[in-house]
Amino acid sequence: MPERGPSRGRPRDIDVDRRILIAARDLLLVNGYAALSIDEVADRAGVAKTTLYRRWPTKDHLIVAVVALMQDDVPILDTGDIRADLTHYLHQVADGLNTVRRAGLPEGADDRSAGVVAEIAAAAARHADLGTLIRAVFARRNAMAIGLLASAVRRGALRTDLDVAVLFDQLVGPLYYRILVTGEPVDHPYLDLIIDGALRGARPSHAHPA
Amino acid sequence: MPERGPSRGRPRDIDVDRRILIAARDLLLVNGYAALSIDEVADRAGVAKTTLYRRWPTKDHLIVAVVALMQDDVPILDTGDIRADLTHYLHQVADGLNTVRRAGLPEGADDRSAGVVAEIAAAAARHADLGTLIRAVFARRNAMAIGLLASAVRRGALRTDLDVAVLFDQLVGPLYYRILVTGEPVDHPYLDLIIDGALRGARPSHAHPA
DNA sequence: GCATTATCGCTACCTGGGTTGCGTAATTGG
DNA sequence: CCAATTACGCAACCCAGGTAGCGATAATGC
Repeated sequence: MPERGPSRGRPRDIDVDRRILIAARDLLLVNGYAALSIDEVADRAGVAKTTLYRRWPTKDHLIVAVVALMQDDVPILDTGDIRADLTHYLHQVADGLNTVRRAGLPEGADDRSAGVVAEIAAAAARHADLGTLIRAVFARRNAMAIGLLASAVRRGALRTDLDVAVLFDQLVGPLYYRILVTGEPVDHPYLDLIIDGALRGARPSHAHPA
Repeated sequence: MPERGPSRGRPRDIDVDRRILIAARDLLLVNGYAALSIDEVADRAGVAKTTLYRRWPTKDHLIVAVVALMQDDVPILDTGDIRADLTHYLHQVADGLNTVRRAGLPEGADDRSAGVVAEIAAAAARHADLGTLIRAVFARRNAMAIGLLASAVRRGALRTDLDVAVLFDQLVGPLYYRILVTGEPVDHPYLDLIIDGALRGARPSHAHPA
């Protein structure tokens, strides 16, 4: 999201932003990160390359903006059944990641590729501002999930001596580990196993397992 | 590791390999991934750029080779105390990652950077062969750690109905999640919390906590 | 109306990853 | 000793990310 200064001088054409982002998204989903060229995006959007660089200082910045727009808000439901709520949440997050992950892969290609997700992580490492931005995008989502855990603790569904932030890491960490490091699939059965593992020791000792 | 064909023709100068790898390592540790240029590596090693590309087809391949050489074997000790063994293992892994992670950062820079680790993950995503290679490098190490868990299950220190692979993911996943995604520090206190969380539900129900 | 400010398109350019072609040096098999 | 084979250095080149300068256009404030 480019910052807008005071409204002096010729205003930016908002349609230009739109066309660039759409062109970039389309090319990213079809070709993946490496094969997406800035010149092609500019061509397709019908703008000059310099116009594009006036808005986003690097290719990384543009791609991150595109991916951020693709991240819909994940609605959290707090039904009171912590296992069901966590399952719903993790399934949503994983589905979103898997979509980005497969970008640029031919239909039916094997699942052992981190696709765009790894490029985003690398971009965040290359540019401090992108790291901040990306973390901000996910912060709300994460805060809501952690709130879910905290609420479960308050009503006695989880042990009171839990560090909910650590518990959260143990829920989502394996997911990113598979996508970014091992390349193994992150499907619903796997997520269920992760939830099992995280919840197993998180129940109060006097609670019944279900 | 370049494959060697039949010993026909002029043999490769092994000293050339050495000099390239050393030059690349030095420049990587000082400048980080992005600021390391192939031309500079070639200059510093005293070889032509083409000689370098005869051995590693891309910059990614060269860097991965360098980092792979930096990964010493982590000796696993199976003392029978699963918590102590896991602690020892995770501390070793995290220390190794943190070294690579800080590559290219000025001394005393904040810890919120994935440094080279994210570039390696991205390289693995870009080139299928590098993905295979990197996973092979870590496979032995991982297999030993999973063996540690399996052995603890066998002697009754951990529940018999555990999926040790999933438990392993829950131990190392948060570590990579922090390094690659959130940028938060991975220090020993954090690792201890992770081990606490993973082990809490993994004990047999009749076992004493220590 | 007019100076100011900022956008936009265009062209030319720099840089670094990666390739090609060629002349030459070093080795093996015969 | 000689042919085949491979390694090496060198120079020229292509491509894509990114920059600089300039003329034209569209808005603001006075």
